[in-house]
Amino acid sequence: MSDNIITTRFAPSPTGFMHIGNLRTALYSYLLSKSQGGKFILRIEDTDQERLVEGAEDVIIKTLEMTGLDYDEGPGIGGEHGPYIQSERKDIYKKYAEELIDKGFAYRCFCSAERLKSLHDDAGIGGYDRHCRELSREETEQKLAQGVPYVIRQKMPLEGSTSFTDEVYGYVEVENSELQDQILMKADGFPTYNFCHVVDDHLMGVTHVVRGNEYIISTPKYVLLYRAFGWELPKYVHLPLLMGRDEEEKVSKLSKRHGAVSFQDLVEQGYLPEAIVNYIALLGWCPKDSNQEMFTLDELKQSFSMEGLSKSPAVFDYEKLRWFNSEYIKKLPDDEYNEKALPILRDVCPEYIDTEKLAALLHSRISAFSDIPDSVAFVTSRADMELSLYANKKNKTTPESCLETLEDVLPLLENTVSWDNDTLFVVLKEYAASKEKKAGAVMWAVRIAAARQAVTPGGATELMEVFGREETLSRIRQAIDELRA
RNA sequence: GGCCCGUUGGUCAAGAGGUUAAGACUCCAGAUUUUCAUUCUGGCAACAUGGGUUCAAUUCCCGUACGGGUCACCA
Repeated sequence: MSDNIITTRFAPSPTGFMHIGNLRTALYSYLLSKSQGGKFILRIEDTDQERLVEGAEDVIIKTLEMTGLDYDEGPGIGGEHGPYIQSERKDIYKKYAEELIDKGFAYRCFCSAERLKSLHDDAGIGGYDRHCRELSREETEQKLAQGVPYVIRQKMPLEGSTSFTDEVYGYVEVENSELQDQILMKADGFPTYNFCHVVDDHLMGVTHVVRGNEYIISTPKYVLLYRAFGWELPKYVHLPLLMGRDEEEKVSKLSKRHGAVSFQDLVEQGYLPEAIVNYIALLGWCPKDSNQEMFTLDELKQSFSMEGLSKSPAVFDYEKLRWFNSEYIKKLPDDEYNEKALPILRDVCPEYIDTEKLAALLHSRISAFSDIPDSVAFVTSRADMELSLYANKKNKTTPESCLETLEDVLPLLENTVSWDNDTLFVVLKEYAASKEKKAGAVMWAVRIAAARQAVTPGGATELMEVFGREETLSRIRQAIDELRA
């Protein structure tokens, strides 16, 4: 741990889902070390016994797998600084907490939860009144003997100030009088985040602490802890928060009311992990000397540097994510694309539909796989439609002209044996030529008759091919009936 | 409320003491396309505010406003 290699960590608490802001923190943490050949550690912060969630650790590991953020040390794969799950490190924290007490930087507090609560309620005192800070040795021994439950608190300096220099935000200074005698060890024997992350980061040789901006104001407390132990301070890299916008246009820390905010939600909605990673990489970071926006993980590793980190919060924009996703979908090889698109199509389409051809039409037309059902809804049902749809000014069509076209075209189609796009296209094109009509006018009539909506994923003959012969003819006949009425 | 952080178009975001203040998404218009989408071209749109410092400030400093964060036996 004394080597000069950059070491970062991702230390999520197992909540059961991977918040997208958390994932971005993991990404930056990963990139910071990997851009310089460093080490990346995964540590599970599960010291809150009341909020344990079954299987939560798997979600974290799975997400890192899917996004390609592989770690060098962590649960499952081990490493020289294990264990990597904090609940398995209780003894370590206890030992260091005792050390702090011995050195006079911490003390036992026997105050009951009730007393603390009343302190809080009885206006004025914002926090703990340091009641147990100066308990005599005898008093302490006595309480211990009586088995009074206690916590261990950090003894903050009463005067002066504590500062540090953040890699992103620069010099930050906080008055010590602002600092609470925060709890280091809880009554249940578990440490608090405020304590164990410091111990672990030191023990695990973390050189750069990458985390959200919400920790910046409590960092001086951690600085004091490092000093109390006589440990070397890591570099701090605080990240601007990820924000969301609610219906009232109010911006705040991205949370569930802003929509899908977990990685798995996004994946379920048809977003590709690569697209998600690419997008969030750019929320708070920008490459130097380049306008590049499309990045693979490897490219991010090449380009990443702390200088590109931004200080101001970024609003998560689903619209832009969609754009990234559509780009990634377009780039997807056909087999990978089909693997995702086909099951969805088979699920919603009647069996006479050529789902493979339909999938091909959709490839450049969807922004997320979850778009598919809506975009092919016209295939599964024949919606009510306005006859005015047949009117199109560019092609100079009207319901009347379309009726004429359809009546002419129907027998031609009935006589068409080979039902594929090219043949159908020739048939319609030749018909148009023979009647001296614009090809577009003919196509418009047929397409509207078949699809019953203005915007469709594909041209007239492409859709006819997808529908197949019977369904197409049936739809055209229906259209003629409607137009005659 | 105290403390901390931030403020370039609607969003992401580059930028520098002197620039026509990039680029991307969105939106609009046009071209191509048998429709749509793709693709291409073009367009709309920004330095929160007041005071300094300076020959010159959107860029540096201070204040104000606004926004966010934080004040747990949660992380």
